[in-house]
Amino acid sequence: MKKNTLGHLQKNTLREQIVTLLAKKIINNAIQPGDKLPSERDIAADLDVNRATVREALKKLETLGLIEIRHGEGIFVNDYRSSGNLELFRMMIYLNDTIPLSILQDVLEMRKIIVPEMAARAVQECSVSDLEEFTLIINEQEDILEKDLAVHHFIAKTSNNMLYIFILHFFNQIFRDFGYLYFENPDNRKRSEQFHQQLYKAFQDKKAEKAFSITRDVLEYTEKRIFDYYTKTYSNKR
Amino acid sequence: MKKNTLGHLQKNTLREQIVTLLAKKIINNAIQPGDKLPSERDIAADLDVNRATVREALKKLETLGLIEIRHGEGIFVNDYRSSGNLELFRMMIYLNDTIPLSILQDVLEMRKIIVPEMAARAVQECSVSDLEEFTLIINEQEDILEKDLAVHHFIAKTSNNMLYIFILHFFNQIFRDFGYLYFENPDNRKRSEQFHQQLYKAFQDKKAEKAFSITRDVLEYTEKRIFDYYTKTYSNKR
DNA sequence: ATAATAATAGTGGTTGAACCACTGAACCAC
DNA sequence: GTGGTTCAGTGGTTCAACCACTATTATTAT
Repeated sequence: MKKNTLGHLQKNTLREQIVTLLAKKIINNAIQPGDKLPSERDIAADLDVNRATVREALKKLETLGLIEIRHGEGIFVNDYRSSGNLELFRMMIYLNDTIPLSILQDVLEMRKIIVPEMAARAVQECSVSDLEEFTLIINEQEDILEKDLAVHHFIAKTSNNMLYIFILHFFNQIFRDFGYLYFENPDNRKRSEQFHQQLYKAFQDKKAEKAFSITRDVLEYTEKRIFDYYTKTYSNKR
Repeated sequence: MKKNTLGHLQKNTLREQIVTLLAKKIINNAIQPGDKLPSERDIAADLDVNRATVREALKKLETLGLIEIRHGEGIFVNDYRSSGNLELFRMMIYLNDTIPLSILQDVLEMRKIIVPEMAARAVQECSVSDLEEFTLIINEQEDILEKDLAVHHFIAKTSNNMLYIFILHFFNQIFRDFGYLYFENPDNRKRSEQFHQQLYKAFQDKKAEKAFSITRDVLEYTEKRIFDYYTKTYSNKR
Protein backbone atom coordinates (compact mmCIF):
# COMPACT_ATOMS: atom_id res chain seq x y z
CA MET A 1 0.00 0.00 0.00
CA LYS A 2 1.10 3.47 -0.78
CA LYS A 3 2.72 5.48 1.95
CA ASN A 4 1.63 9.06 2.47
CA THR A 5 1.55 11.71 5.16
CA LEU A 6 -2.14 11.37 6.04
CA GLY A 7 -2.26 7.62 6.59
CA HIS A 8 -3.45 4.44 4.93
CA LEU A 9 -6.73 3.66 3.22
CA GLN A 10 -8.49 0.33 3.64
CA LYS A 11 -12.28 0.09 3.82
CA ASN A 12 -15.33 0.17 1.57
CA THR A 13 -15.59 2.82 -1.07
CA LEU A 14 -12.69 5.17 -1.47
CA ARG A 15 -14.86 8.03 -0.34
CA GLU A 16 -15.84 6.36 2.93
CA GLN A 17 -12.21 5.48 3.58
CA ILE A 18 -11.30 9.12 3.24
CA VAL A 19 -14.18 10.13 5.51
CA THR A 20 -13.07 7.69 8.20
CA LEU A 21 -9.44 8.64 7.86
CA LEU A 22 -10.04 12.36 8.25
CA ALA A 23 -12.76 11.94 10.89
CA LYS A 24 -10.41 9.91 13.04
CA LYS A 25 -7.66 12.49 12.72
CA ILE A 26 -10.01 15.25 13.79
CA ILE A 27 -11.69 13.38 16.62
CA ASN A 28 -8.36 12.16 17.97
CA ASN A 29 -7.12 15.75 17.86
CA ALA A 30 -4.37 14.98 15.37
CA ILE A 31 -5.86 17.98 13.62
CA GLN A 32 -6.89 20.79 15.93
CA PRO A 33 -10.07 22.89 15.72
CA GLY A 34 -9.39 26.03 13.71
CA ASP A 35 -6.64 24.37 11.72
CA LYS A 36 -6.72 24.67 7.99
CA LEU A 37 -6.67 21.44 6.03
CA PRO A 38 -4.56 21.10 2.89
CA SER A 39 -6.33 22.13 -0.28
CA GLU A 40 -8.54 19.64 -2.05
CA ARG A 41 -5.90 19.28 -4.74
CA ASP A 42 -3.19 18.57 -2.18
CA ILE A 43 -5.30 16.03 -0.29
CA ALA A 44 -6.14 14.29 -3.54
CA ALA A 45 -2.49 14.18 -4.57
CA ASP A 46 -1.37 13.02 -1.15
CA LEU A 47 -3.89 10.16 -1.01
CA ASP A 48 -3.41 9.45 -4.71
CA VAL A 49 -7.12 9.70 -5.50
CA ASN A 50 -9.14 11.98 -7.69
CA ARG A 51 -10.19 15.38 -6.48
CA ALA A 52 -13.89 14.64 -7.11
CA THR A 53 -13.68 11.69 -4.71
CA VAL A 54 -12.02 13.85 -2.08
CA ARG A 55 -14.72 16.47 -2.52
CA GLU A 56 -17.49 13.94 -1.89
CA ALA A 57 -15.77 12.85 1.29
CA LEU A 58 -15.34 16.45 2.41
CA LYS A 59 -19.00 17.13 1.71
CA LYS A 60 -19.93 14.35 4.11
CA LEU A 61 -17.55 15.61 6.79
CA GLU A 62 -19.10 19.04 6.39
CA THR A 63 -22.61 17.67 6.83
CA LEU A 64 -21.39 15.85 9.94
CA GLY A 65 -20.24 19.22 11.26
CA LEU A 66 -16.57 18.28 11.46
CA ILE A 67 -15.29 20.80 8.93
CA GLU A 68 -16.32 24.02 7.27
CA ILE A 69 -15.59 24.59 3.60
CA ARG A 70 -15.20 28.20 2.50
CA HIS A 71 -15.12 29.04 -1.18
CA GLY A 72 -11.88 30.76 -2.08
CA GLU A 73 -10.40 30.31 1.38
CA GLY A 74 -10.01 26.68 2.24
CA ILE A 75 -11.17 23.93 4.56
CA PHE A 76 -11.25 24.54 8.30
CA VAL A 77 -11.67 22.13 11.18
CA ASN A 78 -14.59 22.78 13.51
CA ASP A 79 -14.63 22.06 17.22
CA TYR A 80 -16.81 18.98 17.02
CA ARG A 81 -17.45 19.16 20.77
CA SER A 82 -19.58 22.23 20.21
CA SER A 83 -20.61 22.05 16.58
CA GLY A 84 -21.27 18.38 16.00
CA ASN A 85 -24.57 16.66 15.51
CA LEU A 86 -25.95 13.29 16.55
CA GLU A 87 -24.88 11.53 13.39
CA LEU A 88 -21.32 12.44 14.25
CA PHE A 89 -21.82 11.26 17.81
CA ARG A 90 -22.97 7.93 16.44
CA MET A 91 -19.97 7.74 14.17
CA MET A 92 -17.66 8.27 17.12
CA ILE A 93 -19.07 5.15 18.71
CA TYR A 94 -18.13 3.02 15.77
CA LEU A 95 -14.78 4.59 15.09
CA ASN A 96 -13.21 2.66 17.91
CA ASP A 97 -13.41 -1.10 18.40
CA THR A 98 -15.24 -0.86 21.70
CA ILE A 99 -17.81 1.73 22.67
CA PRO A 100 -16.18 4.10 25.18
CA LEU A 101 -17.71 3.85 28.64
CA SER A 102 -18.11 7.61 28.91
CA ILE A 103 -20.22 7.71 25.75
CA LEU A 104 -22.31 4.80 26.98
CA GLN A 105 -22.94 6.63 30.23
CA ASP A 106 -23.96 9.76 28.39
CA VAL A 107 -26.44 7.91 26.21
CA LEU A 108 -28.01 5.98 29.07
CA GLU A 109 -28.33 9.10 31.19
CA MET A 110 -30.01 11.07 28.43
CA ARG A 111 -32.31 8.17 27.72
CA LYS A 112 -33.33 8.06 31.36
CA ILE A 113 -34.27 11.73 31.23
CA ILE A 114 -36.19 11.76 27.99
CA VAL A 115 -38.00 8.45 27.62
CA PRO A 116 -40.07 8.49 30.84
CA GLU A 117 -41.30 12.00 30.08
CA MET A 118 -42.25 10.95 26.60
CA ALA A 119 -43.99 7.84 27.83
CA ALA A 120 -46.15 10.02 30.09
CA ARG A 121 -46.99 12.31 27.20
CA ALA A 122 -47.72 9.36 24.95
CA VAL A 123 -50.31 8.09 27.41
CA GLN A 124 -52.15 11.39 27.22
CA GLU A 125 -52.09 11.43 23.42
CA CYS A 126 -52.91 7.74 23.01
CA SER A 127 -56.01 7.01 20.94
CA VAL A 128 -57.95 3.76 20.70
CA SER A 129 -56.30 2.79 17.45
CA ASP A 130 -52.90 3.57 18.98
CA LEU A 131 -53.67 1.15 21.79
CA GLU A 132 -54.56 -1.52 19.24
CA GLU A 133 -51.20 -1.00 17.62
CA PHE A 134 -49.56 -1.45 21.01
CA THR A 135 -51.38 -4.77 21.38
CA LEU A 136 -50.11 -5.95 18.03
CA ILE A 137 -46.53 -5.07 18.90
CA ILE A 138 -46.64 -6.97 22.19
CA ASN A 139 -48.38 -10.06 20.84
CA GLU A 140 -47.01 -10.49 17.35
CA GLN A 141 -43.34 -9.62 17.61
CA GLU A 142 -41.35 -12.73 18.53
CA ASP A 143 -37.85 -11.33 18.80
CA ILE A 144 -37.48 -9.61 22.15
CA LEU A 145 -34.97 -7.04 20.89
CA GLU A 146 -37.18 -6.05 17.98
CA LYS A 147 -40.18 -5.97 20.27
CA ASP A 148 -38.45 -3.68 22.73
CA LEU A 149 -37.31 -1.34 19.97
CA ALA A 150 -40.85 -1.35 18.57
CA VAL A 151 -42.29 -0.45 21.96
CA HIS A 152 -39.92 2.49 22.23
CA HIS A 153 -40.76 3.55 18.72
CA PHE A 154 -44.43 3.33 19.59
CA ILE A 155 -43.85 5.62 22.57
CA ALA A 156 -42.03 8.08 20.35
CA LYS A 157 -44.67 8.07 17.65
CA THR A 158 -47.57 8.34 20.06
CA SER A 159 -45.97 11.22 21.96
CA ASN A 160 -46.56 13.26 18.81
CA ASN A 161 -43.22 15.01 19.18
CA MET A 162 -41.28 14.62 15.96
CA LEU A 163 -38.07 15.71 17.63
CA TYR A 164 -38.42 12.84 20.04
CA ILE A 165 -38.85 10.38 17.19
CA PHE A 166 -35.57 11.55 15.74
CA ILE A 167 -33.68 11.33 19.02
CA LEU A 168 -35.18 7.96 19.81
CA HIS A 169 -34.18 6.70 16.40
CA PHE A 170 -30.66 7.63 17.35
CA PHE A 171 -30.94 5.58 20.54
CA ASN A 172 -32.43 2.64 18.68
CA GLN A 173 -29.67 2.59 16.11
CA ILE A 174 -27.21 2.05 18.93
CA PHE A 175 -29.23 -0.51 20.82
CA ARG A 176 -29.98 -2.51 17.72
CA ASP A 177 -26.27 -3.12 17.42
CA PHE A 178 -25.53 -3.84 21.06
CA GLY A 179 -28.89 -5.02 22.42
CA TYR A 180 -28.55 -8.65 21.42
CA LEU A 181 -25.87 -9.02 24.08
CA TYR A 182 -28.20 -7.56 26.68
CA PHE A 183 -31.02 -9.93 25.79
CA GLU A 184 -28.85 -13.03 25.96
CA ASN A 185 -29.52 -12.87 29.68
CA PRO A 186 -32.88 -14.51 30.59
CA ASP A 187 -33.38 -12.13 33.53
CA ASN A 188 -33.13 -9.16 31.21
CA ARG A 189 -35.54 -10.71 28.73
CA LYS A 190 -38.02 -11.34 31.51
CA ARG A 191 -37.62 -7.82 32.87
CA SER A 192 -38.41 -6.34 29.47
CA GLU A 193 -41.49 -8.49 28.98
CA GLN A 194 -42.66 -7.34 32.38
CA PHE A 195 -42.03 -3.73 31.36
CA HIS A 196 -44.07 -4.10 28.19
CA GLN A 197 -47.01 -5.59 30.09
CA GLN A 198 -46.92 -2.96 32.84
CA LEU A 199 -46.65 -0.15 30.34
CA TYR A 200 -49.52 -1.48 28.27
CA LYS A 201 -51.71 -1.50 31.35
CA ALA A 202 -50.72 2.07 32.15
CA PHE A 203 -51.69 3.10 28.61
CA GLN A 204 -54.96 1.22 28.91
CA ASP A 205 -55.80 2.97 32.19
CA LYS A 206 -54.52 6.33 30.95
CA LYS A 207 -52.15 6.63 33.91
CA ALA A 208 -49.44 8.99 32.75
CA GLU A 209 -47.61 9.10 36.08
CA LYS A 210 -47.59 5.33 36.21
CA ALA A 211 -46.12 5.12 32.71
CA PHE A 212 -43.43 7.56 33.77
CA SER A 213 -42.32 5.59 36.82
CA ILE A 214 -42.53 2.23 35.07
CA THR A 215 -40.34 3.47 32.26
CA ARG A 216 -37.88 5.16 34.59
CA ASP A 217 -37.56 1.98 36.62
CA VAL A 218 -36.82 -0.29 33.69
CA LEU A 219 -34.26 2.14 32.33
CA GLU A 220 -32.53 2.22 35.68
CA TYR A 221 -32.48 -1.55 35.74
CA THR A 222 -31.09 -1.62 32.22
CA GLU A 223 -28.45 0.95 33.04
CA LYS A 224 -27.27 -1.03 36.03
CA ARG A 225 -27.06 -4.27 34.09
CA ILE A 226 -25.17 -2.70 31.23
CA PHE A 227 -22.62 -1.14 33.55
CA ASP A 228 -22.16 -4.44 35.37
CA TYR A 229 -21.57 -6.18 32.09
CA TYR A 230 -19.26 -3.50 30.85
CA THR A 231 -17.04 -3.32 33.91
CA LYS A 232 -16.93 -7.12 34.14
CA THR A 233 -15.91 -7.49 30.52
CA TYR A 234 -13.35 -4.72 30.36
CA SER A 235 -12.15 -4.65 33.97
CA ASN A 236 -8.81 -6.20 32.99
CA LYS A 237 -8.21 -3.43 30.48
CA ARG A 238 -8.78 -0.67 32.97
CA MET B 1 -33.86 34.40 9.87
CA LYS B 2 -30.43 35.78 10.55
CA LYS B 3 -30.38 39.47 11.21
CA ASN B 4 -27.98 41.88 9.59
CA THR B 5 -28.05 45.53 8.60
CA LEU B 6 -28.84 45.30 4.94
CA GLY B 7 -31.06 42.29 4.76
CA HIS B 8 -30.90 38.63 4.06
CA LEU B 9 -28.78 37.30 1.23
CA GLN B 10 -29.20 33.72 0.21
CA LYS B 11 -26.07 31.82 -0.62
CA ASN B 12 -26.56 29.51 -3.48
CA THR B 13 -24.21 26.97 -4.85
CA LEU B 14 -25.71 24.72 -7.48
CA ARG B 15 -25.21 21.78 -5.16
CA GLU B 16 -27.19 23.34 -2.31
CA GLN B 17 -29.98 24.24 -4.71
CA ILE B 18 -30.20 20.62 -5.76
CA VAL B 19 -30.15 19.49 -2.13
CA THR B 20 -32.99 21.85 -1.29
CA LEU B 21 -34.96 20.90 -4.37
CA LEU B 22 -34.82 17.17 -3.72
CA ALA B 23 -35.21 17.52 0.05
CA LYS B 24 -38.40 19.49 -0.45
CA LYS B 25 -39.78 16.89 -2.83
CA ILE B 26 -39.11 14.13 -0.34
CA ILE B 27 -40.30 15.94 2.77
CA ASN B 28 -43.46 17.11 1.05
CA ASN B 29 -44.07 13.53 -0.02
CA ALA B 30 -43.87 14.33 -3.72
CA ILE B 31 -41.51 11.36 -3.68
CA GLN B 32 -42.61 8.51 -1.45
CA PRO B 33 -40.42 6.43 0.86
CA GLY B 34 -39.23 3.35 -0.98
CA ASP B 35 -39.44 5.06 -4.34
CA LYS B 36 -36.48 4.86 -6.66
CA LEU B 37 -35.04 8.13 -7.84
CA PRO B 38 -33.93 8.58 -11.43
CA SER B 39 -30.32 7.65 -12.08
CA GLU B 40 -27.60 10.19 -11.40
CA ARG B 41 -27.19 10.63 -15.15
CA ASP B 42 -30.89 11.29 -15.64
CA ILE B 43 -31.07 13.77 -12.76
CA ALA B 44 -28.05 15.61 -14.12
CA ALA B 45 -29.56 15.74 -17.61
CA ASP B 46 -32.93 16.79 -16.26
CA LEU B 47 -31.50 19.65 -14.19
CA ASP B 48 -28.93 20.48 -16.87
CA VAL B 49 -25.99 20.24 -14.47
CA ASN B 50 -22.99 18.01 -14.33
CA ARG B 51 -23.20 14.57 -12.81
CA ALA B 52 -20.41 15.34 -10.32
CA THR B 53 -22.46 18.20 -8.91
CA VAL B 54 -25.51 15.98 -8.60
CA ARG B 55 -23.42 13.35 -6.82
CA GLU B 56 -22.25 15.85 -4.21
CA ALA B 57 -25.83 16.87 -3.55
CA LEU B 58 -26.89 13.23 -3.28
CA LYS B 59 -24.04 12.56 -0.87
CA LYS B 60 -25.38 15.26 1.42
CA LEU B 61 -28.93 13.94 1.21
CA GLU B 62 -27.60 10.51 2.09
CA THR B 63 -25.77 11.86 5.14
CA LEU B 64 -28.98 13.58 6.17
CA GLY B 65 -30.68 10.21 6.05
CA LEU B 66 -33.13 11.14 3.33
CA ILE B 67 -31.93 8.68 0.70
CA GLU B 68 -29.94 5.50 0.41
CA ILE B 69 -27.53 5.03 -2.47
CA ARG B 70 -26.83 1.45 -3.54
CA HIS B 71 -23.98 0.73 -5.91
CA GLY B 72 -25.27 -0.97 -9.06
CA GLU B 73 -28.90 -0.61 -8.06
CA GLY B 74 -29.93 3.00 -7.72
CA ILE B 75 -31.05 5.67 -5.30
CA PHE B 76 -33.89 4.97 -2.91
CA VAL B 77 -35.92 7.31 -0.72
CA ASN B 78 -35.88 6.61 3.01
CA ASP B 79 -38.73 7.26 5.40
CA TYR B 80 -37.26 10.37 6.98
CA ARG B 81 -39.72 10.13 9.85
CA SER B 82 -37.90 7.09 11.16
CA SER B 83 -34.45 7.33 9.65
CA GLY B 84 -33.71 11.03 9.85
CA ASN B 85 -31.33 12.80 12.17
CA LEU B 86 -31.34 16.17 13.87
CA GLU B 87 -29.54 17.92 11.06
CA LEU B 88 -32.43 16.97 8.83
CA PHE B 89 -34.91 18.16 11.42
CA ARG B 90 -33.15 21.49 11.46
CA MET B 91 -33.26 21.66 7.68
CA MET B 92 -37.00 21.10 7.73
CA ILE B 93 -37.35 24.28 9.74
CA TYR B 94 -35.65 26.35 7.09
CA LEU B 95 -37.30 24.75 4.07
CA ASN B 96 -40.46 26.73 4.60
CA ASP B 97 -40.65 30.49 4.95
CA THR B 98 -42.04 30.34 8.47
CA ILE B 99 -41.17 27.80 11.10
CA PRO B 100 -44.15 25.46 11.48
CA LEU B 101 -45.85 25.85 14.85
CA SER B 102 -45.86 22.11 15.45
CA ILE B 103 -42.09 21.94 15.09
CA LEU B 104 -41.65 24.93 17.37
CA GLN B 105 -43.79 23.23 19.99
CA ASP B 106 -41.77 20.05 19.73
CA VAL B 107 -38.48 21.87 20.19
CA LEU B 108 -39.67 23.94 23.15
CA GLU B 109 -41.15 20.91 24.84
CA MET B 110 -38.00 18.86 24.47
CA ARG B 111 -35.94 21.77 25.70
CA LYS B 112 -38.10 22.06 28.76
CA ILE B 113 -37.50 18.41 29.57
CA ILE B 114 -33.77 18.29 29.00
CA VAL B 115 -32.28 21.60 30.05
CA PRO B 116 -33.45 21.73 33.70
CA GLU B 117 -32.16 18.21 34.30
CA MET B 118 -28.83 19.15 32.80
CA ALA B 119 -28.62 22.34 34.83
CA ALA B 120 -29.06 20.28 37.99
CA ARG B 121 -26.33 17.89 36.90
CA ALA B 122 -24.07 20.76 35.94
CA VAL B 123 -24.30 22.18 39.45
CA GLN B 124 -23.08 18.89 40.87
CA GLU B 125 -20.18 18.69 38.43
CA CYS B 126 -19.26 22.37 38.65
CA SER B 127 -15.68 23.09 39.73
CA VAL B 128 -14.21 26.36 40.97
CA SER B 129 -12.72 27.16 37.59
CA ASP B 130 -16.06 26.39 35.96
CA LEU B 131 -17.69 28.94 38.24
CA GLU B 132 -15.10 31.51 37.22
CA GLU B 133 -15.99 30.88 33.60
CA PHE B 134 -19.64 31.44 34.46
CA THR B 135 -18.70 34.81 35.98
CA LEU B 136 -16.90 35.82 32.83
CA ILE B 137 -19.85 34.93 30.63
CA ILE B 138 -22.27 36.94 32.72
CA ASN B 139 -20.07 40.00 33.11
CA GLU B 140 -18.21 40.26 29.81
CA GLN B 141 -20.76 39.34 27.16
CA GLU B 142 -22.66 42.46 26.11
CA ASP B 143 -25.10 41.01 23.60
CA ILE B 144 -27.98 39.43 25.48
CA LEU B 145 -28.64 36.77 22.85
CA GLU B 146 -25.02 35.70 22.77
CA LYS B 147 -24.89 35.74 26.54
CA ASP B 148 -27.95 33.55 26.85
CA LEU B 149 -26.57 31.09 24.31
CA ALA B 150 -23.27 31.09 26.19
CA VAL B 151 -25.00 30.35 29.48
CA HIS B 152 -26.78 27.41 27.92
CA HIS B 153 -23.55 26.23 26.40
CA PHE B 154 -21.90 26.53 29.79
CA ILE B 155 -24.61 24.35 31.31
CA ALA B 156 -24.09 21.78 28.60
CA LYS B 157 -20.34 21.71 28.92
CA THR B 158 -20.36 21.58 32.69
CA SER B 159 -22.90 18.76 32.77
CA ASN B 160 -20.12 16.59 31.32
CA ASN B 161 -22.53 14.81 29.01
CA MET B 162 -21.28 15.05 25.46
CA LEU B 163 -24.62 13.95 24.06
CA TYR B 164 -26.22 16.90 25.78
CA ILE B 165 -23.71 19.28 24.26
CA PHE B 166 -24.66 18.00 20.83
CA ILE B 167 -28.39 18.31 21.42
CA LEU B 168 -28.01 21.72 22.98
CA HIS B 169 -25.98 22.86 20.00
CA PHE B 170 -28.95 21.89 17.90
CA PHE B 171 -31.22 24.07 20.04
CA ASN B 172 -28.78 26.96 19.93
CA GLN B 173 -28.50 26.88 16.16
CA ILE B 174 -32.23 27.48 16.00
CA PHE B 175 -32.37 30.16 18.66
CA ARG B 176 -29.43 32.03 17.25
CA ASP B 177 -31.50 32.63 14.13
CA PHE B 178 -34.80 33.45 15.82
CA GLY B 179 -33.72 34.73 19.22
CA TYR B 180 -33.10 38.33 18.19
CA LEU B 181 -36.84 38.74 17.77
CA TYR B 182 -37.41 37.43 21.26
CA PHE B 183 -34.90 39.81 22.82
CA GLU B 184 -36.31 42.86 21.10
CA ASN B 185 -38.79 42.86 23.97
CA PRO B 186 -37.36 44.59 27.09
CA ASP B 187 -39.35 42.34 29.41
CA ASN B 188 -37.77 39.28 27.87
CA ARG B 189 -34.29 40.77 28.14
CA LYS B 190 -34.87 41.55 31.77
CA ARG B 191 -36.26 38.08 32.45
CA SER B 192 -33.15 36.48 30.97
CA GLU B 193 -30.77 38.66 32.97
CA GLN B 194 -32.68 37.67 36.07
CA PHE B 195 -32.38 34.01 35.07
CA HIS B 196 -28.63 34.30 34.63
CA GLN B 197 -28.21 35.90 38.05
CA GLN B 198 -30.44 33.39 39.81
CA LEU B 199 -28.74 30.48 38.13
CA TYR B 200 -25.31 31.76 39.01
CA LYS B 201 -26.30 31.94 42.64
CA ALA B 202 -27.62 28.38 42.52
CA PHE B 203 -24.29 27.25 41.07
CA GLN B 204 -22.43 29.18 43.73
CA ASP B 205 -24.46 27.58 46.51
CA LYS B 206 -24.37 24.16 44.86
CA LYS B 207 -28.17 23.94 44.92
CA ALA B 208 -29.03 21.47 42.18
CA GLU B 209 -32.75 21.46 42.86
CA LYS B 210 -32.79 25.23 42.78
CA ALA B 211 -31.01 25.29 39.43
CA PHE B 212 -33.57 22.83 38.11
CA SER B 213 -36.59 24.91 39.10
CA ILE B 214 -35.04 28.20 38.03
CA THR B 215 -34.28 26.81 34.60
CA ARG B 216 -37.68 25.19 34.24
CA ASP B 217 -39.40 28.44 35.15
CA VAL B 218 -37.55 30.57 32.65
CA LEU B 219 -38.16 28.04 29.90
CA GLU B 220 -41.86 28.06 30.68
CA TYR B 221 -41.84 31.84 30.52
CA THR B 222 -40.01 31.73 27.22
CA GLU B 223 -42.36 29.14 25.79
CA LYS B 224 -45.38 31.21 26.70
CA ARG B 225 -43.95 34.39 25.19
CA ILE B 226 -42.98 32.67 21.99
CA PHE B 227 -46.42 31.15 21.56
CA ASP B 228 -48.04 34.49 22.23
CA TYR B 229 -45.87 36.11 19.62
CA TYR B 230 -46.43 33.34 17.15
CA THR B 231 -50.20 33.24 17.40
CA LYS B 232 -50.38 37.03 17.32
CA THR B 233 -48.23 37.25 14.22
CA TYR B 234 -49.77 34.44 12.24
CA SER B 235 -53.30 34.48 13.56
CA ASN B 236 -54.62 35.94 10.30
CA LYS B 237 -53.10 33.09 8.34
CA ARG B 238 -54.70 30.42 10.41
C1' DA C 1 -37.19 -28.86 -19.36
C1' DT C 2 -34.10 -27.36 -16.02
C1' DA C 3 -30.31 -25.55 -13.68
C1' DA C 4 -25.99 -23.54 -14.01
C1' DT C 5 -23.39 -20.22 -16.51
C1' DA C 6 -22.16 -16.33 -19.39
C1' DA C 7 -23.21 -12.11 -21.69
C1' DT C 8 -25.49 -7.67 -21.21
C1' DA C 9 -27.49 -3.37 -19.80
C1' DG C 10 -27.98 -0.11 -16.30
C1' DT C 11 -26.47 1.66 -12.08
C1' DG C 12 -23.23 4.08 -8.89
C1' DG C 13 -17.83 4.84 -8.15
C1' DT C 14 -13.62 6.92 -9.90
C1' DT C 15 -10.61 9.33 -12.92
C1' DG C 16 -8.11 13.34 -15.49
C1' DA C 17 -8.02 17.70 -17.30
C1' DA C 18 -9.88 21.95 -17.83
C1' DC C 19 -12.26 26.14 -16.69
C1' DC C 20 -15.24 29.31 -13.59
C1' DA C 21 -15.93 32.01 -9.20
C1' DC C 22 -14.50 33.58 -4.92
C1' DT C 23 -10.97 35.29 -1.41
C1' DG C 24 -7.03 37.64 0.41
C1' DA C 25 -2.82 39.96 -0.25
C1' DA C 26 0.16 42.91 -2.60
C1' DC C 27 0.45 46.74 -5.24
C1' DC C 28 -0.97 51.00 -7.33
C1' DA C 29 -3.33 55.50 -7.97
C1' DC C 30 -5.77 59.22 -5.91
C1' DG D 1 -5.91 56.60 4.32
C1' DT D 2 -9.20 55.10 0.55
C1' DG D 3 -10.50 52.73 -3.24
C1' DG D 4 -9.33 50.08 -7.50
C1' DT D 5 -6.31 46.42 -9.94
C1' DT D 6 -3.87 42.42 -10.37
C1' DC D 7 -2.51 37.93 -9.09
C1' DA D 8 -2.06 33.54 -6.87
C1' DG D 9 -4.53 30.06 -4.45
C1' DT D 10 -8.77 28.05 -3.16
C1' DG D 11 -13.28 25.78 -3.73
C1' DG D 12 -17.24 25.07 -7.49
C1' DT D 13 -18.46 23.08 -11.89
C1' DT D 14 -17.99 20.85 -16.26
C1' DC D 15 -16.87 17.19 -19.61
C1' DA D 16 -15.80 12.65 -21.25
C1' DA D 17 -14.38 8.35 -20.26
C1' DC D 18 -13.73 4.17 -17.76
C1' DC D 19 -14.20 0.89 -13.54
C1' DA D 20 -17.13 -1.99 -10.37
C1' DC D 21 -21.32 -3.75 -8.88
C1' DT D 22 -26.24 -5.68 -9.57
C1' DA D 23 -30.10 -7.60 -11.78
C1' DT D 24 -31.71 -9.35 -15.92
C1' DT D 25 -31.49 -11.89 -19.95
C1' DA D 26 -29.61 -15.17 -23.08
C1' DT D 27 -26.98 -19.18 -23.53
C1' DT D 28 -25.25 -23.53 -22.48
C1' DA D 29 -24.66 -28.06 -20.22
C1' DT D 30 -27.08 -31.57 -18.10
